Amino acid sequence: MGRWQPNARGRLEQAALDLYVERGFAQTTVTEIAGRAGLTERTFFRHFADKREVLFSGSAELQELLVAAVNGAPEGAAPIDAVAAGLDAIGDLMQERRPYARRRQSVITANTELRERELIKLATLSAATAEALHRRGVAEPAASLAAEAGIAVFRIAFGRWVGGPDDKELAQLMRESLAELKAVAAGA
Amino acid sequence: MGRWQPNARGRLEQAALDLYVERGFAQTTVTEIAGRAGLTERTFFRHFADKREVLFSGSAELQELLVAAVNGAPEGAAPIDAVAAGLDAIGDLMQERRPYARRRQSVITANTELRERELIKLATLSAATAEALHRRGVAEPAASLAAEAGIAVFRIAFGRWVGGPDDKELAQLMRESLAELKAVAAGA
DNA sequence: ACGGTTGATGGCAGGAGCTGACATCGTCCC
DNA sequence: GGGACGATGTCAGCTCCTGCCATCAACCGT
Repeated sequence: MGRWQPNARGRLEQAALDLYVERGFAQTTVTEIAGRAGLTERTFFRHFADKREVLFSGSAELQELLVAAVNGAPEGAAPIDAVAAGLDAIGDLMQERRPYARRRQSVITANTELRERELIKLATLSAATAEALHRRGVAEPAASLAAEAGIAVFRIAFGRWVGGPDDKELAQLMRESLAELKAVAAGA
Repeated sequence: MGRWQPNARGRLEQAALDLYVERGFAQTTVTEIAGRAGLTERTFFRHFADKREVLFSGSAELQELLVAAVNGAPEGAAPIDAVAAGLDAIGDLMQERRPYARRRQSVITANTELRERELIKLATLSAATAEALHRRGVAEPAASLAAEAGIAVFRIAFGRWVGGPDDKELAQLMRESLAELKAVAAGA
């Protein structure tokens, strides 16, 4: 067997989430997280850029899924429909991880610094979506606006999903929210 | 005359922006900012919660203006039109301060931490707008979606205004972007 | 006029986040 | 068998930020 226990990164993520839930983000030190994972503070910072980033390792995967779904939309589909396809894809993924998502989100919502980080991750998703639309031939500012609108729909629907009853599916909530956005934009 | 020079807060803001422009946000220490303003680091942190906040003192004023304009929209106006009225109001205000806005934005765009802070300020604007709509009788999630859509329009238009030629007015860019968003939402 | 209160500031100690430089030591490859 | 490699540890140090107490002019009530 190896010199080190496997999956140091995953152990750090697990320890961090547990501690953030137990005593709060601000009341947890990086040294404590590393200690629980059997590592040192210095090693934590080799795996994660800072104390917040440890909660956001999944956003890269989410982005790939979203972009792939936008790319995979029918060639003639309207931009907003390509975005909707992306939302469906990430909705299905997150639905499978609902307990984890709730736990994680309770930590993020409770701390302003973490909400800041979450917002910039969403902004990154939006930018990636806009770029994907652009490659589909959608001009600016339509591409960016469609992407921003899609992320807004995600944000609203996700909030309702996390805080709402278990039988509401995220993808369904997103479809409803998108329909609502369309109505609002039309001047309803 | 008083024991202290007047407008300590304003001097700190001026010194901070100047230094952030000159050598960058990360390369500037709070001690340097305070020193240039004739104060100490400790006093800086009495006026601003952290090193980033010194660039965002205007957001409260912006929010008041936005909410007031939403409140002042005709009673029968559709949510999206009430939001548009708010965008017009802040557009006019910012138009008067374009040189300052460019300078400030160049600093923010160059630093991730500052972009995070900017995003949460915009999210706060969105939440305040949603609440104003709610008081007008707009139900959820329509209120939040209209607010998010409005802030998305602001975001896109602002980016084009800051980076574009001088003769393009922000309010005009926002009207164009809003029209584009409506087209996109309709499936164009 | 005098004394107490208030309010903005300074000084200092200290914790926590984060980084650079160097050491350690299994593993892998030739 | 030896050297390169890679993940981790150790340590020093800077900066951000906070708590606590001191200072001192302005103001206020008597």
